[in-house]
Amino acid sequence: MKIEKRIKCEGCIIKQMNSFKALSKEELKSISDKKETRIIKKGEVIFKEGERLKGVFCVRDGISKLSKMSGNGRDQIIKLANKGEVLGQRSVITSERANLSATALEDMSVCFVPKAEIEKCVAENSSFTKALLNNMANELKLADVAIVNMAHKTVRQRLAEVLLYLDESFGTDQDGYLYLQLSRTDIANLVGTATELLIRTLAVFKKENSIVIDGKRIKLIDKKVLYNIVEGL
Amino acid sequence: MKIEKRIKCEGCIIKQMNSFKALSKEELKSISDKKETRIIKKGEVIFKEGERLKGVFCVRDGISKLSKMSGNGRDQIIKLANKGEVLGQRSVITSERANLSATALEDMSVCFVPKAEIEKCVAENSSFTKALLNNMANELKLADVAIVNMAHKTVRQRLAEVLLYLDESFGTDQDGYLYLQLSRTDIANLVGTATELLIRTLAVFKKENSIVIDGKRIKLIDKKVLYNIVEGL
DNA sequence: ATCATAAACTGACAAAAATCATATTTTTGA
DNA sequence: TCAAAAATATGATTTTTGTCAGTTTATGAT
Repeated sequence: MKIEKRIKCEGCIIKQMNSFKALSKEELKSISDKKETRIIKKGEVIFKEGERLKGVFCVRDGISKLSKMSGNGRDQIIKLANKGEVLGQRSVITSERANLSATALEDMSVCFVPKAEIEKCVAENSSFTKALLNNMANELKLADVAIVNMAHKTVRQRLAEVLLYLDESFGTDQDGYLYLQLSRTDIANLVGTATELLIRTLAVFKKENSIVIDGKRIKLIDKKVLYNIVEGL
Repeated sequence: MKIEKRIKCEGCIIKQMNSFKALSKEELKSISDKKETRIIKKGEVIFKEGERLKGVFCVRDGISKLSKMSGNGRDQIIKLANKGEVLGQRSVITSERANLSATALEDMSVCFVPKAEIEKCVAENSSFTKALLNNMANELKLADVAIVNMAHKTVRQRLAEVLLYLDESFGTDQDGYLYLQLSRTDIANLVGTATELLIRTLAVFKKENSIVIDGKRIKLIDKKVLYNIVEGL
């Protein structure tokens, strides 16, 4: 990771998108002094499951994946994090080892904020703590939904859901193709299935004319049909 | 639900087991004035997915299940809550509708604490908020593990894990049988599979001599083997 | 005790998913 | 530009899981 040092937290727009918006000018200044801005190249690992994190990573730009190894040697992507999200919050707050690995899916620009700064803010600023709490509560809700989906939806349903999610969260390019171009393996790890089955299911969607495939690029043609697939219709 | 009114929060031992331990004597007194102690019979629903909760339920005694319906009409048990746990925290904090349903698996004694009391404590007592945050962070970690397990472990692996979890969390009776006697359907909903497959898999474990079955009563005979099954060996 | 009902179980089969082997295409970098 | 490597794709097969239909067993109310 390359290290830069330029932007000040006080004027950073990214903070509007996360718990940092609850911080005072003084707190932001203090963080700004201690933080390091880093450039992370596509494919680079930001932190690994089991590591002790020395701070959190506030994402200024670029999409990353948060994943966890299963005992069976498969990698499950738990969530995709867009700019604005803060990586490593949970582990830093609880002082536990990281539960997930974070990997850049694009070139990223992140600010590393040392653990001590976060702890100071938690200790002194209760609206920051409340913001963290709300954030965590929301993640928990999503996680519960994911458990149910994994347990009871078919790969076909989950893939339709993932495609709609990618469209919803990261949008499309000028030609209407999904902006985020994942590898087949990454999509499989997001859906929670084997790569082969994922490829076949994508091919089925293509044959059914609900999507168009052009190499890594995927375009959703008939979202209504995809929604119906999610519902099991 | 029958309503009682007796025990004072200040002297209640249950609070040692949850976030309420961070509260001051005055806060506990205030809660004590507003709370209602209720007896909930086995099988009764405490709250349903989608409801707006008017407060949280502090469990004085009895085990409950927290479950969520999948689109396919199956009920997934997300967690089992023992005494000491507080039900409905997430929904009350975020003022969202309940994400899960809570049902008594045994006769229960719970204290209902109105939302306003919780909000007051969150607003005024930052160590309470921090305790909630830690609690939520822990739940999130467990949820992430559950996602991976659902996605990549077989029913055989997950059942072994559930049995060991029931042993670990709720213990056994004098004869060494699991204390918590769930219906086959509840075990299936915990594992995330169909009842028939669950019954068959239990029968396989029995045949392999890792468990003994006597009606609803289940005894773990060879935990080592069960651990190996979890690991896929 | 008896009946009605629900829960537990079994067998046969169908569907979904994983696995293994191999072919083809795309990407990469020397 | 070309060869090697990686990613994508396909076929054949096995394993796992789900479903349906029906039987047996337990349970509770009268």
